[in-house]
Amino acid sequence: MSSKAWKRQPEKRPAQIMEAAIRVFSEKGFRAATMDEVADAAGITKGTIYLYFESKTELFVEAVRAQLQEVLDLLPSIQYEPGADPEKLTKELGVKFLDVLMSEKVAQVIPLIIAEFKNIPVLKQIYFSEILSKSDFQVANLIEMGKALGLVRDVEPMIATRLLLGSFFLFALTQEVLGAKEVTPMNPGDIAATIATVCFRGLMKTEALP
Amino acid sequence: MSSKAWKRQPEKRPAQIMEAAIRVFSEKGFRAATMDEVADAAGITKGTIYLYFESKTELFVEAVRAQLQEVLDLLPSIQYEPGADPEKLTKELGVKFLDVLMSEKVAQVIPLIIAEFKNIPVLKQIYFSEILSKSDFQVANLIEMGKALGLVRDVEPMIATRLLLGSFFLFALTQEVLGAKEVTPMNPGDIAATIATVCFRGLMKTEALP
Amino acid sequence: MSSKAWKRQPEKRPAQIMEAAIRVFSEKGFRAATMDEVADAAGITKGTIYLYFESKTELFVEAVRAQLQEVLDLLPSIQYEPGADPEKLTKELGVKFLDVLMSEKVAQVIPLIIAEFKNIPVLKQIYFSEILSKSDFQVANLIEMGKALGLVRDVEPMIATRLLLGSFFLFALTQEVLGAKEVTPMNPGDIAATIATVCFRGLMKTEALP
Amino acid sequence: MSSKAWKRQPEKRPAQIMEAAIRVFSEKGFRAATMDEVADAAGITKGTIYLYFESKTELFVEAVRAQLQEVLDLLPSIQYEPGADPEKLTKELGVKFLDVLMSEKVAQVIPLIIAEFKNIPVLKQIYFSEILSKSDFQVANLIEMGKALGLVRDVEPMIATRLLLGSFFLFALTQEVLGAKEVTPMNPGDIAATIATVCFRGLMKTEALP
DNA sequence: AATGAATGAGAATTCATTCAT
DNA sequence: AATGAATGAATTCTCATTCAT
Repeated sequence: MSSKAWKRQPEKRPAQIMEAAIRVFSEKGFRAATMDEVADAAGITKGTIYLYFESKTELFVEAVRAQLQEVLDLLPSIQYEPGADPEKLTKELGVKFLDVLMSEKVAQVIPLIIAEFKNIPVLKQIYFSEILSKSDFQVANLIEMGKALGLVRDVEPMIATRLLLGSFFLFALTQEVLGAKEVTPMNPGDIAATIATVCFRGLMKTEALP
Repeated sequence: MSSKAWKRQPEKRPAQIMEAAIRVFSEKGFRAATMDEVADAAGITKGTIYLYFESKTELFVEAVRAQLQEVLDLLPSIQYEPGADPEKLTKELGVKFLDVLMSEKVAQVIPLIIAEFKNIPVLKQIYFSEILSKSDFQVANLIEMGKALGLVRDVEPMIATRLLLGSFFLFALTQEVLGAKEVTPMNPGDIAATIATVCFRGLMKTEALP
Repeated sequence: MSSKAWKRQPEKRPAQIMEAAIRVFSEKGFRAATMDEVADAAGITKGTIYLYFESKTELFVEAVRAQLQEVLDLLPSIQYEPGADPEKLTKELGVKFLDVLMSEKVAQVIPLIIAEFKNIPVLKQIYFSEILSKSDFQVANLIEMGKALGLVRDVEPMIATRLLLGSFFLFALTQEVLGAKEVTPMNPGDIAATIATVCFRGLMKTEALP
Repeated sequence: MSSKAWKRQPEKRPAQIMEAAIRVFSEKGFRAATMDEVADAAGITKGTIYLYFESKTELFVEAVRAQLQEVLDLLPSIQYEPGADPEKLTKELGVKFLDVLMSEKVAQVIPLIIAEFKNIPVLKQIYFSEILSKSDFQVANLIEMGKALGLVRDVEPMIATRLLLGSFFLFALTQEVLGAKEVTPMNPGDIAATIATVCFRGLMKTEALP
């Protein structure tokens, strides 16, 4: 993939095309969108796209990968400074998470990935390597530790992790992608607070909390 | 060859076609799947499909609607018998929920809906009327009541509801649709237990529990 | 053709079907019309048509032939009773001709014949045998005679005939088929009178008339 | 094979395609002709046609319109130079008219127009605006004037006009389109002469002529 | 005789991809 | 590097015809 990096350097064309691609693909869906539409959106012509991307599918994968990377880069790193109030920390972290996850960039890319998951195998790799492993395992470790210290209830760490992290994703999907926000509008701050309260209190042993 | 081997089956045809359609659509995606493939899968010819469905899109919508209905019909109704242990009840209910949600039928239909959500407006209606309104509002009421009785923490009922119900959906999506079960296999019983524990303890006030 | 006469006797189905066919074909055109539409118009089902007609084309030809025959049967025979005023006779005959030619039956069948003339060779035979030879040659003879008697100007008989007879057809085509009557409405009586005047005076030597 | 033998010819393509279209449509009929056949006839591929025409129907209409325009441009303008012998003038004009009307271009386009008259509404507009109004009304005016001057018999001007102009069309239709020329061959010069004689003498008052 | 379910060969149209300019 | 004309394979939908009932 990065073997073509030089090819794409000459200008900022690739980025320009990938942005347009995400916009168009997300609007129409990968299959329904045409290369002409992408070219139009990028302000160039169809042929030019093929100077930078081998095929529609490659363009799709690269565009998704780039967009995803942008999002992941924005996510706050999970760190605990000793001495801080863990519940307060959790809430603050939650808000930051949600801010990123409930953005348009995420709403654009999620359905694209889900839709083409079976047809474009690379997406699976991306999901596994970029999303699953970069977050789930870290958090699972934390919970494991908490359990060992007697602070956390007896739960399956991976499951609790998925529940915790996935909750943010869940609201991004329902509210933004599926448009539930039109029927049941929700304040991101409230969402974060609720997730934090429920998951935090749900995970921590009662005695361990003030 | 088998050109004259057909039988008249006007009664069964629509169901037969819709089943094949879901299978093929879910395998290839709505756009990528061809009517020929659907016909093959149904053991009939292309033309026959058009005797029962006006267009590929109509077939898609009807097939999705039917499949969704089947799933919804399987979901256990949420009832509490007075006197029962609420935590135990929650767990049992959770297992039943997960059994249905982590089934192939759901894994098939979810990506289809998400993928075509923007292109086929009816899907939005289906989501709103069949899914959102049939579950979320009921549970939100319960939580509201619990809050009024001082049993439930101070959370936003709609958000807590989404978190509670959506959690099941979340695992269905990640494990079954996105295939995370290959990397992080999870036992449905454990998932249900974890959700129940975390959400139950996370929602209920500590003093209210034994 | 009449070899199938027995087949069609059992009922009046063939006539019923042919009438419907002309209606539908004339409305939509031969190619654009479907057998389903014809069947609907006839109040029966598609399959039944094939009990009486081998194919769509055969139905078309037979229906056209029948309709044409009906029209031709209505045309007045051209006869002169000795002693009658020839100009008056011409006008009377002209009106009768026009009444038939400017009817719906003719307006229906003309475009059908013209449209499919090249694709369905039998139509050429029908035109030659049913239309050309049954009228043109008779009238041409008359004119030839008139010329020999010194009553008629020096014109080519076949051409004059075509001009005379064709004039009626011309108005049928332009007014009824092409819809010119909406822009330039014309009274059939006036048309007949004009044709009669012009052609009569144009053909007859001046000295021969009062 | 010749897959890579194409040349860019954006300027000539539309005309090239329309010519091929008229040829194929006229040979097979609009509905029966396929876009593949048109493409073949034009020496290009199907897809290319759609770069220049939105649909088969649009191609048809434009091709007919162009062909019709070509024909109309060839028709001599009707002018009388004072002092000229009107009967001689009429005949000369008639020959020129017939030369154009009895050409292949006309024979090709007439059945197409008539056949699709009901299905393609634009054809009606073309007929009314390009044919009816561009000729009939002018000539009708002349006749009206002649009547006022006492030179022309008492006829309905619009009808006489249609008769006069339509006669040429009539022969074009019967001889060329319907192929009557195979049975009753006619010399265009004779046709023109006959029409001229009959219509001229038939319209003009006897006393007004030498 | 009549039905209408089923067939399957097409046809119009679209669009990713190529390549001469 | 960029263009956009040209390609042609693929796809949806149609409909004349057949034939089990």
